[in-house]
Amino acid sequence: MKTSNFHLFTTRETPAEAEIVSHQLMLRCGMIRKLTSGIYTWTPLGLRVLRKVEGIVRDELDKAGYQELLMPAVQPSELWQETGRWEKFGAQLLKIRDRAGRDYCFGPTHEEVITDFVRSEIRSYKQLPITFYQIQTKFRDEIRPRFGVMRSREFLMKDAYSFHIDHASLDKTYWEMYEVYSRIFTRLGLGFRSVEADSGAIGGNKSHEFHVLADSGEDQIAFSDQSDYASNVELTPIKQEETGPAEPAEEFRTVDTPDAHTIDELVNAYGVPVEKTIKTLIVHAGEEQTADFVALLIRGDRTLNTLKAEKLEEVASPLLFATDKEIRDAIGAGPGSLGPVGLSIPVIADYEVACLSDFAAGANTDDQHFFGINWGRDVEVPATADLRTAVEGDISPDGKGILQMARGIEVGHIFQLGTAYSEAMNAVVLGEDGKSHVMPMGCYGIGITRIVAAAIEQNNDESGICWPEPIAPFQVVVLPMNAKKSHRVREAAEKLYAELLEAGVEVLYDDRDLRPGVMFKDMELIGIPHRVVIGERGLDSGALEYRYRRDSENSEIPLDGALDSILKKLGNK
RNA sequence: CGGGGUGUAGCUCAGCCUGGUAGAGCACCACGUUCGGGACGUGGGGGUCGUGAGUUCAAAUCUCGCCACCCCGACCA
Repeated sequence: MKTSNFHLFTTRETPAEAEIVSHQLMLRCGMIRKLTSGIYTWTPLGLRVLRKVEGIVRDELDKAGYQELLMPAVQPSELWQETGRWEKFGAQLLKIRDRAGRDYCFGPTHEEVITDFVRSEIRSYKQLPITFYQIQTKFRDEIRPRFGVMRSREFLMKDAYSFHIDHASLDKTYWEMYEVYSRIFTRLGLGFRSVEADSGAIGGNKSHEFHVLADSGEDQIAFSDQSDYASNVELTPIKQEETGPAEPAEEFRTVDTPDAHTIDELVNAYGVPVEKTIKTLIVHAGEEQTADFVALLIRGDRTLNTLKAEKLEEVASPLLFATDKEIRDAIGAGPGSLGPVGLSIPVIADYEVACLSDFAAGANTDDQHFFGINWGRDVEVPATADLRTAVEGDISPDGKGILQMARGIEVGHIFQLGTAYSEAMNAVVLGEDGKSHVMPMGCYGIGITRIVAAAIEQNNDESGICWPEPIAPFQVVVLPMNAKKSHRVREAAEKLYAELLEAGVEVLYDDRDLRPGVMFKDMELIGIPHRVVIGERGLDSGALEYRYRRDSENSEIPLDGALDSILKKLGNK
C-alpha cells in the first residue's frame, strides 16, 4: 500500500473527549471516528487492525473444530418473549418496530436465535456436542458509553454457543474453550489473566472472564501470590476466620459523640482505631422476611459487597438501602449513630466483624456511640455472612497465599449456561435412551472491538502505539528520504517496495512528499513494527537503515539482499 | 437515571464577567524558500457562535426552555 492511496489522517493534538491512552491514540491515528455517542466508524487504518484480530480469533476457533455461521442482527421480539428476556434484559435492549407494528430488537447477544436454530436443526444426540460461532455486530444501549471503543454501544463480538447431551459434555467443551481462549489471547500478543467470575445477567453456573491487564481497566481482579487463584474482586469470597474474638479488655461505655457521624470523624475525634469500628448499614429485607429491614455490619474500613449481600435470602435483591427517613422511623436515630447494641431489627455481621472485641459502634441514639463493645457480653452474638469486598492482603480463598490486586479489561467471558435457555425454548434432542433431553448449553464471548483498544492500552509509548506484530495494520513501512530530489532514493525505495509486496509482506510505502520528521512521527504514532529508511546517506555506503518500533537505535542492513534481511527480521520478532 | 461540566472553523482553544467588526495555533489550498525527527514566509478558503424563544436600537456575550456531548456512580464483550 502506498500512503498516497491510503487515507491517513493523523493529528498532533489530542481530542478533548478522549480520557484514556488507547482512545487518544486511536483518534490521533485516525483509526476511528465517532458518529454519535458510543457508535464509531472504523477507518481503513483501524479496520486493518480489527480484521487482524478477527482473523486470529476465527483461525483458532476453526482449528478447534467450531463452525462459523452468521445470525441476523435484528431479532423478533417473540423469541425474547419465550425466554422472558424481552422484559428482563432491560433498557440495554434496543427495541425497534417495523412498518407493520411488529417488535424487534437489535441483537445484544444471540442465545435466543442460536437456540431457535439448533432446536430445529439438531434432532439426535449423535449430532452432539456441537459448537457454532459468529463474528458479528452487536448493539447494547449502554447507560454510559465510555473510553471510545472500549465500551461502545455498537461493537464487534465473537459469540460462540455449544450444545450438549449432558453436563459432562458441556464441562468438557467449556474447558476446551478455556484453552482455545488462552491460545487466542497469547497469539494476539496480550498479557492476560483468566479469572473466576459472576455470571451476571446472562445467567448460568460456572463462568470465567479473560482480562487484559492494564491500569486503566474497569475491573478489579484479585489473585493469589502463591497459587493460580484469580477472581473478579466483586466475587472473591472471604473465608470465615477460625479464631473467635479476643477476650474483652475494656469496659462497655456510652460516649457523647455530637460531632461524629461518619467513621472518619469517629476515628479522628475519639482516637478509636478504624479496625475497631463497625458500620451499620440498613437495607431492605428480602420478600419472605418478617422484618422490613436488615442491618448489615461491616468493619469501618471495609466496603459492602452488594453482590454478596443480595444473594442472602434475608436481603432484598436488588439491594436497596433504606432512606434516612426509613431509618429514623424504624430505629429512632439517624444513619450516623447506628450500631448492633439494642437494635430491634435482624442483624447480619460480616465474618470479620464477628471476630472483633472492644469495638465501637453507634448507640442507636443520635449523637451517642458505645465504646468497648464485646459480643456475648454486651450484645447477642449475631448471624454472620461473607459481606465485604476482598482487599489486598486478604487470605486467598483457596488458602494458599495472600491476595494481590490488579486492574483488568474484560475481553472474553465463558459461561456454562446449563439449560436456562434450552428449557425455556424447549430445545431437546433424542438421547441414546430414546427419550427427549433438554440440551445443556455453553456460551463464549470475545469482544473483538475491545481487544483493539486493550492491545493499545498495553502497548504504547510516548511516540504512539507499539502494535504486537500479529495485529499491526502493516508489518513494514518503507520511508524514502527526499525522494523527490533523488532518483536513486526513489528507485531503491520503489524496488524494495515491489519486492516486499511480491514476498507477501504487508508493507506501507510512504510516497508522500513530506519532510522526514513528519513521516517518522506519523509511522511511530500508528505503530508499524518494522521501519526501513532509504536515503542518499545510506545508499552511498550500500546500506539501508532498519529500526524496530520498540527500539531506540537504528541498525544497518546491506542494500544487496535487503529483502532477505527484512524477511528474517519479520520472522524473528 | 442521579450528580457535575462543556457546546465558538476539521482539531485544540481564546472572546462571554463589562452586549456593538467573530479570533489564534494546528489542519486545508496556492506560490516561494526549505527538507534525515512534527520547517518558514506571503496570500487564501472555511464558522446561521448547539438549538428555540425572550430582553435590547443591537446578543457568541444577558434570561429561560430544549438538544447534544463529556466526566463521576449502578450495567457489561
